[in-house]
Amino acid sequence: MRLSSLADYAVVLMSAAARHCGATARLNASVLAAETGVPLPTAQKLVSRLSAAGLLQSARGTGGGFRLARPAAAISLADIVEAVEGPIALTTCVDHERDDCALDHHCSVKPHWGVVNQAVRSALANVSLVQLSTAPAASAQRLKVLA
Amino acid sequence: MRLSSLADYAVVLMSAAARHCGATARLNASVLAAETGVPLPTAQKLVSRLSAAGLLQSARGTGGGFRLARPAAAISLADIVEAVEGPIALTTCVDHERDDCALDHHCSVKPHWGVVNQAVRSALANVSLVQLSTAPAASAQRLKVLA
DNA sequence: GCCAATCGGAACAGATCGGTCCGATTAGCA
DNA sequence: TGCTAATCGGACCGATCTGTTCCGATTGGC
Repeated sequence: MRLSSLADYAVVLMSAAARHCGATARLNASVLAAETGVPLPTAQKLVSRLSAAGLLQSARGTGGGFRLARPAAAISLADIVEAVEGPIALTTCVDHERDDCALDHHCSVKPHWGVVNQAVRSALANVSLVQLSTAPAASAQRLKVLA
Repeated sequence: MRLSSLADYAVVLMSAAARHCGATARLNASVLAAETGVPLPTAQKLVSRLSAAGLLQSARGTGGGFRLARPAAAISLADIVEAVEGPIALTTCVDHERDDCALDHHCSVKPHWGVVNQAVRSALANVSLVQLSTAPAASAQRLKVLA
């Protein structure tokens, strides 16, 4: 129940990229690393993975760099996490529907995981990059929770 | 964003224990392992951890075993997950408030993690053991989500 | 046509997770 | 009352995965 460090870093990097998105100039990995404090090699790996997932547009060669592929409002926490960690699935039986679960015949709790998984994913999908640059209260309101 | 296998197994074990809770007799680790399909040594490790967390009451010696420490309705998914994996914290900066985060001065996304983390935790806290033994629709209703 | 800067992927150490085993403790029984 | 047997509890070890680092491939500018 813990996000990987890479996913955490990716969110920070994307947030920094979103802040600089006003400038149409591209950002390279070095700038993002220096600004966020993420180690440069790690930042390189992350931006590569983020561009492979379609969240960033990359341009090679001198003067190249990265740019948000979509408006910040159209990029959610869930997108970033899935780009780095793969599909959000609390248990293995959620994504692969195949019954590779070593447990007995019909696991009684299996049907419930889909619901819980969806709830968790929604919690992340409802936070966009723009919210990460605004006051926390805004997202708090949207995420008012299932009490 | 994936639950550890141990946490997954723990949920299955607790669910099985809840089903047998009608019988006041105690359950030992062997019975639970045989019924759920979880490897016995792993089941032993898990029930130990669950009793240490106060979710199970253990009795040693011949004829000993385990029993739910609380009514099934008072035990949630979050309780089980936290018993096995420790506190639910998507990022390290959520539980330890100390700023051991290696990133720069003030991380702009940090204030938001608390909100998201709370939402995720609530998604798990709102599913009790009794719901895991009933139809999935019941929990689906309660978890109707933040669309 | 050459150079320099950048992205992309491949290889290595480290840590955590998962599995296994053996010792400590206690109730039942002779 | 002492022994036996069954069970819990904690310690050890291997394996997988994460996180980091490095070097080669590609591309635009001069």
